[in-house]
Amino acid sequence: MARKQSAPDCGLHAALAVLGGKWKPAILCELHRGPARFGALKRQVLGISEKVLFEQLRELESTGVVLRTVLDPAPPKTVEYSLTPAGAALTDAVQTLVEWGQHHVRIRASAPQSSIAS
Amino acid sequence: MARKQSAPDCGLHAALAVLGGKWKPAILCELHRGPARFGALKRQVLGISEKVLFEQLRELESTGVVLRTVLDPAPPKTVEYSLTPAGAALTDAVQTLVEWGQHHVRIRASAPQSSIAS
DNA sequence: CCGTATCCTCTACGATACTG
DNA sequence: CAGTATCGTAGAGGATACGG
Repeated sequence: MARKQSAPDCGLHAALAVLGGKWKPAILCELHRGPARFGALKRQVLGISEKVLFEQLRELESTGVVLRTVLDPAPPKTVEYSLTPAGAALTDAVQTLVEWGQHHVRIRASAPQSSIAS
Repeated sequence: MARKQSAPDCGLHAALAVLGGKWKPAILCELHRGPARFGALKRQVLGISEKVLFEQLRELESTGVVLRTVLDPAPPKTVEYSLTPAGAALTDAVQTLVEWGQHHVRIRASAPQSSIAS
């Protein structure tokens, strides 16, 4: 995604360009708990493929929310990914949305106002 | 979007399922300014096609953030779309993200830390 | 004016295998 | 372990035309 939008409504556009996509939320969520290596992320995020994990990581890196650090350049090199201050601020800003989501789910679960699911 | 995710990290999943997609943010942004008719939205959101606008509107309606009201059932019928209380709460919750986005953009504009856009 | 149907494109995402 | 390359797929989104 991160396609070009006709009218950049606001900063929302920028924010969604960063945490948009199928896996970025999960990745950010993991990194929010602390730094992690590539393999660790791959294991924690589950269903994700190496290729996609990498792409997402590079995008997150290029948007300045994730930091890539090479711990050991030796053949079986180890690299660590962590949140930048901006990334931390983002995951923090997202909390409001998280709460809305949780609340929203509960409301709809108890009071179905229209035909939603079968 | 609204695809199935391996691990519903949190309420974020729910929130993104609602404002995910290419146009929903823009649509929600417009409705945030007040109720609008189909044609009005079509005009304001610009690049969007009727089909997509409709799909998005229906999804927003089914997730309970947008309300559809038929004002005049007569042949050239008029319909109005507006935010439900939940929708208003959402656009409000999103403000934090908007601010982050705006701030983030300014930071990166003044201090490019890596190669981002061309 | 509002809504629906059809068809087509584009790209994010997926599976896998290989190199340093 | 980390990163790259290749090939394939599904589905969101786009253009357009018709119907109530």
